[in-house]
Amino acid sequence: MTEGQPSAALPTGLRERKKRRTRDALLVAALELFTAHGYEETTVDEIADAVEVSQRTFFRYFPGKEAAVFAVQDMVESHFLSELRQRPADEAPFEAMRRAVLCAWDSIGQTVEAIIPVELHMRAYRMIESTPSLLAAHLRRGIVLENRITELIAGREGLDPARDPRPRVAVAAFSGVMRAAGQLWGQRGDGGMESLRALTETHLDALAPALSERWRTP
Amino acid sequence: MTEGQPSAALPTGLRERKKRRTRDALLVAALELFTAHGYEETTVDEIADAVEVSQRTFFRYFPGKEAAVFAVQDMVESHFLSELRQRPADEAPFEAMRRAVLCAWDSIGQTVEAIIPVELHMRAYRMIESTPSLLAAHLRRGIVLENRITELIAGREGLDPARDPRPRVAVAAFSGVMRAAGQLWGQRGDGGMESLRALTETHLDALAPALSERWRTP
DNA sequence: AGTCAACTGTCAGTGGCTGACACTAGTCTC
DNA sequence: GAGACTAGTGTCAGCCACTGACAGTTGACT
Repeated sequence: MTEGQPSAALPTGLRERKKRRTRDALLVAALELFTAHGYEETTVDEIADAVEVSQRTFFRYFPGKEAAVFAVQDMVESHFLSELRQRPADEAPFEAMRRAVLCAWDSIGQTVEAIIPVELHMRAYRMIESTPSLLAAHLRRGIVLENRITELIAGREGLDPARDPRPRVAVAAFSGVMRAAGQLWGQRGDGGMESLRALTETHLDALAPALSERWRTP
Repeated sequence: MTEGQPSAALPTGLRERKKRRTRDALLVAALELFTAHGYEETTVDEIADAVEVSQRTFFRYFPGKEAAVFAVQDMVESHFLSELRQRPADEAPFEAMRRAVLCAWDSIGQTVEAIIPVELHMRAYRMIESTPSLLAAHLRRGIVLENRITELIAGREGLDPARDPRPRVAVAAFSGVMRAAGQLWGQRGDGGMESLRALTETHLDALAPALSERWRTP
């Protein structure tokens, strides 16, 4: 069920350890090949060959080619969610979301590094943004996440998201802005985590003022 | 180039007319089959058979199975864009977008009906929202549209979207909220265009107040 | 009427993905 | 420690979306 995290708990037996190794190997090989030659250009056979397993085995670890790309993303997201759950109840919803992302980024580093180099993950993220089919999948995953956030926020505030549009609307706006920042970061080839963080803060800050007023003569 | 609109101008020769007929036939057959048996469950062969052409021909009219689903969406979007371009320059950006959607919906009806029954189009929209792979494609298309809107809005206001985050942010928020409304409309099985319209207005109105303030005791 | 070009069908092939079945290798029991 | 059990794997066969190449047909234009 918790298939998102590729190797969270310690392995018990030899069998488990072997499984974890193959999975991690497949994951790294896939990302390496994807980022080197392109996602569409890389075949599942090539990934399987690189790890010396059969193609069928790849599909036993990952439901599809796509899933390998988003395995790490899964970890980051669940990190964000738990961070959001821990936010003090008296914070305004938008502020809570804003702080949760930033805190999540502060604390995720090592966990990711245990499985793949962070630098590879960042290359992977840029690939997602620039590969149409992956971008599509990324966005759909975003929606699923949005829905979970909406539930969370509505719960915090004691509202029914089916009746009151505000949780949904706030989350949608938040996610939209986050995505815009991510896109921009991906387009500018430069920059590491710090620049992404700065960009995110700028964008989130710009939202409220941008909505109601006219912008002429900034 | 303007391949989005399936039969905009009048057909000149017999050849043109024939082409248009096959294309429209493929489009209707595809949507009919998709909405009846499900998108994933319908094969391209079945669509081609229904129109009595070869599978290869289908792929000559549509770059992929997906494209058939979004052919009508393409029309609606370009309608929205031209509506937005016509908005008076003194309207605030967010307001201009809001009015452009509503005006576009007022005037699109007949154009769509010329090709497929509106009712079929609405079934198709619900299918998109409830079919993961289509939702993904839908969202990616949304991004492309967002980028074009951003250009437009930035142009209106005489800003460079690469320097000033406000156009991007406002459009992202707008699109996010629009999508949330669409999703909700799709989930509630009921309702036609009017209920979608009402839902959209409610959601857009809720945005600005939802951001900065606390919501307890509404 | 005849040439040209557009449109279409057929065929063969690739790549993602799945079910079925047999085989190998940890694991657990006695 | 040997044998039974079963999770994990490889192999094979097949479906479906999609593509390139080639040949046949049918509007269009002189």
